[in-house]
Amino acid sequence: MGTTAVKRQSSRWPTLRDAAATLFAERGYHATSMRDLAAATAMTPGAIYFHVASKQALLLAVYEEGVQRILDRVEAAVAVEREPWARLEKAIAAHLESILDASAYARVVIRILPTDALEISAQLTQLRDRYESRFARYFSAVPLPRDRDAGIARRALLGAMNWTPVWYKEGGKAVPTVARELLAPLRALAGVKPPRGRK
Amino acid sequence: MGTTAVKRQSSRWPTLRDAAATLFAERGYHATSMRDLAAATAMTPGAIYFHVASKQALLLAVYEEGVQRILDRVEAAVAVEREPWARLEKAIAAHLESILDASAYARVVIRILPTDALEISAQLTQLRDRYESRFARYFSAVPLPRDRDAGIARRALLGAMNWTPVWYKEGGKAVPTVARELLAPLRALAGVKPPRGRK
Amino acid sequence: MGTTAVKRQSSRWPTLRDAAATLFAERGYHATSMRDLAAATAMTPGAIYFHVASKQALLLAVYEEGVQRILDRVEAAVAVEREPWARLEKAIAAHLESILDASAYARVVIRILPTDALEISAQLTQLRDRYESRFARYFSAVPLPRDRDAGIARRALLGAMNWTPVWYKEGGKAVPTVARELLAPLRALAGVKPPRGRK
Amino acid sequence: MGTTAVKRQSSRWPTLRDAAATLFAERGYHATSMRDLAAATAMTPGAIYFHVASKQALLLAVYEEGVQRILDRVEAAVAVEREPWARLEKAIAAHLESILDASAYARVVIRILPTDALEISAQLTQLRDRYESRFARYFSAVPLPRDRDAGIARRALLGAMNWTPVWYKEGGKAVPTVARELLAPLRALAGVKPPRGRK
DNA sequence: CATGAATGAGTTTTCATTCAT
DNA sequence: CATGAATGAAAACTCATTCAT
Repeated sequence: MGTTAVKRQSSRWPTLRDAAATLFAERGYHATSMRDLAAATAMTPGAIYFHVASKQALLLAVYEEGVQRILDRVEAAVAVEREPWARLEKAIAAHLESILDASAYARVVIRILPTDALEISAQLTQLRDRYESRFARYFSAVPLPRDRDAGIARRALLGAMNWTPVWYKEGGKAVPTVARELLAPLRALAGVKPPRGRK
Repeated sequence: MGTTAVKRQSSRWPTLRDAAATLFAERGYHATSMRDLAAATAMTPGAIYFHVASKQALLLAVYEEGVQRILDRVEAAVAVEREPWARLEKAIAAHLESILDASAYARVVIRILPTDALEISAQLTQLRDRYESRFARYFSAVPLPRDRDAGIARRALLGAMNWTPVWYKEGGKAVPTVARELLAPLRALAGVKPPRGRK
Repeated sequence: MGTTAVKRQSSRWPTLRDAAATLFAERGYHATSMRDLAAATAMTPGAIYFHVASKQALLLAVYEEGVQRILDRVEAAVAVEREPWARLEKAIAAHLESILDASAYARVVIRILPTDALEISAQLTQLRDRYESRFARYFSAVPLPRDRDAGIARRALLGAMNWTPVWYKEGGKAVPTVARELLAPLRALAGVKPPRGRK
Repeated sequence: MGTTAVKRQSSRWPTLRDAAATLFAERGYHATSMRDLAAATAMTPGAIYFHVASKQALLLAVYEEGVQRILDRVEAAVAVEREPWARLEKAIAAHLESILDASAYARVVIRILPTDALEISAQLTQLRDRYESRFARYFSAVPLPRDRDAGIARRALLGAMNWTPVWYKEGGKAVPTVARELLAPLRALAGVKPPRGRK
């Protein structure tokens, strides 16, 4: 368990990927040029291509990391919970934290559409699906009235979650509170009262 | 009904604006070139500049029209309804119809972010707000429990609505049904039963 | 039959194609940059792309014209001749004149290999074949001893012809004389005496 | 036969030169990048520069080796022959074997023009001439009719030989047979019958 | 000997825009 | 109204080469 193993990882690749995540999330894929990326990382444009083969490959790497980060966070948050509603709420909160915090990776997954990079759109779609199917698992564990359309409800919740970067301001309501509020209508629909305690 | 009124408006401006709406909605702003637009309208690139001063101005025009179309549709749908829940449901359905039908104008408003065109981002934001504030009016007319955050609920609903282009397939559930499903959780939250009748 | 018809042909395209022929023939395809071409035609690099879609397309256009010019010249030269040996000699002379004169088009066809532009290599090969099959027609009309391999003889002659740009100096022997010299060994092989008269 | 002599020459220089020969012959000089070379030899681009000072120097080395290999082969083939026609035929066959076999060195000499690398073009030309003058020696030993131009005949033969890589397919006629066919017309010109025996 | 990393000038190509006709 | 032609800047990417370690 020494600290030595990681050492010789060329230090600029994480920096580059981070910068790409930030710029892609802020400006979008097409509005971010390789020059912008170079400037943001104090590299020459050519040097970028030592670390990554193309702009599309860079997007793919960011996307992969973004999905992984959401998944990791959600899984960690959900680990201790047995009760379906509480588990779903934790998953929502973890998802929101992923897409609202400073690290832009998760935001890229939401903002950049697979069609933005045609040659890798299939892979991007697959990555998106990888997360959504996990989310669907947590969602389907909560019981909804049979005369409601659970598929629509699930997508509505996802849409509500993914819209938060548009309006959420830091310093506002705490993220777990937002998660609870997003879930409250569904709880009502199922006839479940939200628990009392904060967080 | 003389011949004079209609005469000079025969130009290709509507064609151009339509094509811009379609391409901006499908590919995004930056991924659509003026040449693409020219090809789609059988014009030369130069001819476009007779009708519009710049690409940004074109986006602005599409955006304006997009917002206007949603507003018109929503207002028309809402006109006959007095009851707040029914009115909100009608508004939602009209909004969904706007962003899901073939005309791409409304979809542009949802897909293209104000930051995609920095010099007109303020105007784009203002246009978005123009619609959202109207929507907020209908939303605030329905009574929600005081311990819930109505602002979050409203944005959640908007997010759920704007996410529909991602997943909605033609030939699936009818749009008004989707609207009802989107609203059902909130109705439950307020302790209101959805009405029986179809549509 | 007026002179008017040709007029509005944008005057820069022939210039561009000529320059491409010259530079491709002199330096090769890869060693000629679009900038070189721009400089040689007093255009901006961008302007080139108004006339042609890509560097490969430009090569293809030059190749086509090159093959066409050889074919035209050869056909014209051969038109009046009935006698097979005389006809073949005329064809050789016309071919040599094509690849040795100032216009570089024909030289491009000899110098640039189809593999130099992978995406159009099939088309380039086809163009080459178009000429070679014509040449084969004139060649096969002359009777060679049955114990010799006519296929090898034909390719040897073609190789000998296409090698001339490597060594031929202007001011040396006249081109028709070179043609006669190239053909002399084959005539001898067939037991035919070359005709007396000059040219 | 001590251990010292062979020691230090174990390096990857021959591998590198071989790879350069192959790639230069197949794709051409400009179409082959130092990275291609690195990939083909499992070296890093930097490592190449330990063995060779520049791409041009590498070409020069390949060229030198190419000419040397043809010369060696031709000389060996010619050694036992006294009779001029037989000697020339052996020289042709050896030349053809050089440029048609798997080792690409000789093919580089034919394919790459001195003008492809301006700074060493004089040296490349000199190397070419070194072989051609040797060939000229064997050629001039055969007696041709005085009214024919021997210079043209020699270059025609060389052109015919150097064109073979364009059309020769393995599994076709044996190389010595091709050599005999190439020489047959000249023999006829001189009034000489080719010998009967195979090879 | 070799490599990982970088450089800087170069490549082909695209873009929004302009303008004489 | 429209077009053919062009511009100049910028795009993504490649290249031969260098160098600290």
